Amino acid sequence: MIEKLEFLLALGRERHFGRAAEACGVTQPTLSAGVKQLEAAFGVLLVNRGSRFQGFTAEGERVLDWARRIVGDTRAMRQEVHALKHGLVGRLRIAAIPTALAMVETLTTPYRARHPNVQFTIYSRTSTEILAELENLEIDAGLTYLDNEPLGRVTSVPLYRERYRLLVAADGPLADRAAVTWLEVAQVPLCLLTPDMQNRRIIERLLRETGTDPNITLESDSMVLLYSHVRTGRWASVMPARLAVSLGLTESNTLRAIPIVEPEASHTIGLVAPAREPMTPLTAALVAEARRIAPLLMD
Amino acid sequence: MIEKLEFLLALGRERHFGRAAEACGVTQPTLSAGVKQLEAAFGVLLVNRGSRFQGFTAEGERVLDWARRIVGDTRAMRQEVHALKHGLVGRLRIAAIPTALAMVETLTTPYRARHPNVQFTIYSRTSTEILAELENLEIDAGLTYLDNEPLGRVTSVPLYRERYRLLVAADGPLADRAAVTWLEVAQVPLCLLTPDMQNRRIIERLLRETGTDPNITLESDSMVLLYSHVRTGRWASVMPARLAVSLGLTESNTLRAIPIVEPEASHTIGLVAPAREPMTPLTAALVAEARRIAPLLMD
DNA sequence: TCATTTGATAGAATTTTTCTATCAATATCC
DNA sequence: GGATATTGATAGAAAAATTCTATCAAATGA
Repeated sequence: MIEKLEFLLALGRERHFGRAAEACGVTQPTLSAGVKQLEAAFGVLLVNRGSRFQGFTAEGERVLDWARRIVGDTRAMRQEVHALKHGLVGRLRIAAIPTALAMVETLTTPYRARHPNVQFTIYSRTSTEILAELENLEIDAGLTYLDNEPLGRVTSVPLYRERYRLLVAADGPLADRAAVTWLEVAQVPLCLLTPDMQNRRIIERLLRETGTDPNITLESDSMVLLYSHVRTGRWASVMPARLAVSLGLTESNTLRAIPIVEPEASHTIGLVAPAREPMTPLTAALVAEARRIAPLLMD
Repeated sequence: MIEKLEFLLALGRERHFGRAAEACGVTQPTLSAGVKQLEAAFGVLLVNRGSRFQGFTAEGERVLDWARRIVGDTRAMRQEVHALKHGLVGRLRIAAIPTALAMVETLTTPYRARHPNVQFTIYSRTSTEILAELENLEIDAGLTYLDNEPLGRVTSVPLYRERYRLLVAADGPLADRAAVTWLEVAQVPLCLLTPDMQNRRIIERLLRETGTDPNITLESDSMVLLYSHVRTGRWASVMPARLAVSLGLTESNTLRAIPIVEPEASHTIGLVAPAREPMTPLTAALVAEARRIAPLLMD
């Protein structure tokens, strides 16, 4: 029964019988039969079919919702019993928005010191992807904006506030300023993340609110790419202050990281985890770690 | 998997492999094998054995806790999907303390008017039994004291306050009084519930607090027995006011129902249901009904 | 001591699950 | 428009699991 619910979960993720089957490690007929059995057990069609997957019926959506909960609880149960015997062991899957990736270390390092047998997989994701994958049990926790879009059913722990700096060449325009306004920033050609990233949308909104049309010369979904460009001192960018610091950009001789004021914009970044009580032991320990370090990061 | 968890649940209830198997509708070797499989899957012993059932291990208790949740959610899922197709159908299992049994009707009657296809099973139970059976998913809801003993993980809806009346023969002592004190009540020979009932303990505490030794001439765990005795007018009793009214005792020519004051004692009675979100549709509808009628009953 | 209770075990029968192979229907591409 | 690819259903065989009956050994208790 629980395995059938996992089939349904996979089908919801992949929206494709074949790929869902592969994800579950069974053949496609097995998965098809499993879904059929669920439908027979409930006496209701769960999936709209027509030579291919066409989404779930209303009943299917409800069952999917329950399946998430039941499968999640089952995994948590297994993990908890395992932890009772072997201590905290396993793999924690965390997704973070690109600008928060460099901050993941502040969580994982003390976590690992406490629980040396836990392994990590960290994904770079957009904020909306994080919430979707949290729902689907594809990740255990996320690091994302807490105060912008609706979060849904999650536990959240505020970690720090994202404030913005203009990164420019030490010999470039504005380089001698102690602070700059968003209006001034809007005049400079910038390297930013692509528009599917919330960080980009936040910065772009701030720039547009000055009434001007910003010049986004280069955009990418990869922080490494932005980093390598900015580091040359030949490209300018707007980055969260903390990120610039942890990338070492503020110590560069060729760069200046100038606080941007007017308006002094900031957004809260925090840890999000499924709002299930009790959580899996691995996730609970991560949330505990977050609550522990939050006072050191928040101002 | 889920069926194995049901085995474990039954074993927790019955504390006996054979009876648990019977309760699950399987043979004893099947249930034994099921539990063994769970133990193998977790790699941990769940049950302390020694020629007979000797309770659960620490890990077993944790798994039992999860099993309650997972099995409960699975049932809720089935019920919800069924309700989507056929409307609210099924059987609602409610337990009530004896003194609240007569009040069950105020819930079931409007419920049935709204959902004519729902059937009911009502059990008479002590308050502690109600909480235990709620935990074990043996009942869907209970009607019991809300403000005395700790309730545990439940949703509760206060319904009414229990106040006490002395029932005496119209030609007996105290019969002409508009109100009596507990001290006066303590002088009268009484018929009460047995001491395993919280109502008896409450009344006995109130009587003892007067400093005297009450005379409990007759006790029974059956309200019908108390009712038949009291109705003759030859026996006295202390009963919740509402109960006396709904049994018609206050309209009797041979009886007087006299408010007891000093102290004016009262205890809240309410509906309790498992604190699971979301609840099964049947239970959710019952809680909704309770919230609807509560304002009409509470003062 | 002897009968009873309790749960484990063995072996057979049955049911369920899963796989491979194939098909029909639709979508896509040239 | 017709060839090709994709998608999910279906049939039948093989494999795995579940469940039953029958029996046993240990512990209990009268």
